[in-house]
Amino acid sequence: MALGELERAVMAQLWSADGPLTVRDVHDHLERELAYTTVMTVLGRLAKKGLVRQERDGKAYRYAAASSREQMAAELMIDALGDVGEDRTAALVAFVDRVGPEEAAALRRALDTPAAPSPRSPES
Amino acid sequence: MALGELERAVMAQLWSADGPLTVRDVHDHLERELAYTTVMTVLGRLAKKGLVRQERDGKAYRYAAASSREQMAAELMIDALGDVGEDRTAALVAFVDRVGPEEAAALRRALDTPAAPSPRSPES
DNA sequence: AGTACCTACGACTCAGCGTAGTACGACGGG
DNA sequence: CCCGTCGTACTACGCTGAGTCGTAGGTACT
Repeated sequence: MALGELERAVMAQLWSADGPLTVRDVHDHLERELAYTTVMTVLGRLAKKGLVRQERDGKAYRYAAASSREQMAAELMIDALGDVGEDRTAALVAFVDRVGPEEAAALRRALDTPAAPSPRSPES
Repeated sequence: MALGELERAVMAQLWSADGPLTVRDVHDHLERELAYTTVMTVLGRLAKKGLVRQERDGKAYRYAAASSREQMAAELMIDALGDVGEDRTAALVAFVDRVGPEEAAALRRALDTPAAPSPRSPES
């Protein structure tokens, strides 16, 4: 599920916002000067892809990112890892090999954290 | 750098092969029945993207993946991680949270490996 | 009524991928 | 010496997705 440039920009807006945004909010906060309807179309497409949720607010809609930036990044990483069928180990080795010391430390901490109470695991 | 379906299939062929393959090799080993020139076009495009190297072998070319499947997967993971500007930590936490126990163990091992002598760091 | 704002929907352009045809050079068997 | 075989180079066409809007038609406030 690859995003385009504008789609990423819009997602960035939604992520950096406090709450759900209207089309106008996003439109006004964007750097580029775009037609109002352009932003609407993009938000609609993102909604169709399930990346943003839209909730009514009077006559208008408000849009919010379906998951956090970090969750989405993690998802992408999982996908990339899944691409290599066998031997994920080698891929992970290559990964930590390229990651900086900061990230390595963060990884260690994350691994040591005993099953972080993920808000996304109501199964079980 | 997103790959299409056929491009992925061709890369899979190259990765699972022992050495460099000719267009005919790839064409014959592919499941789908495609025109010879189709495979050639795809290999050409992959070469243009730098994903495969082509080396002369008499009148014909032989194609080999530029980097291993694992390296490429690691690259994609790095990219995904880079997408989240700040707070990579949270992304990494979410990542290890979604990764299976096998992969977690592999990650631990990889982190404990004392700076694997990467063949890709002739700088310095 | 008129204005302002919103959504729904269609349309157009451009790039990338899947797919292949055609043109053309090298080579080996009659 | 000519022809079919094999390989490359180049071109092309349809499809899909993303970027970009325009227009039509509601609703609400003045």
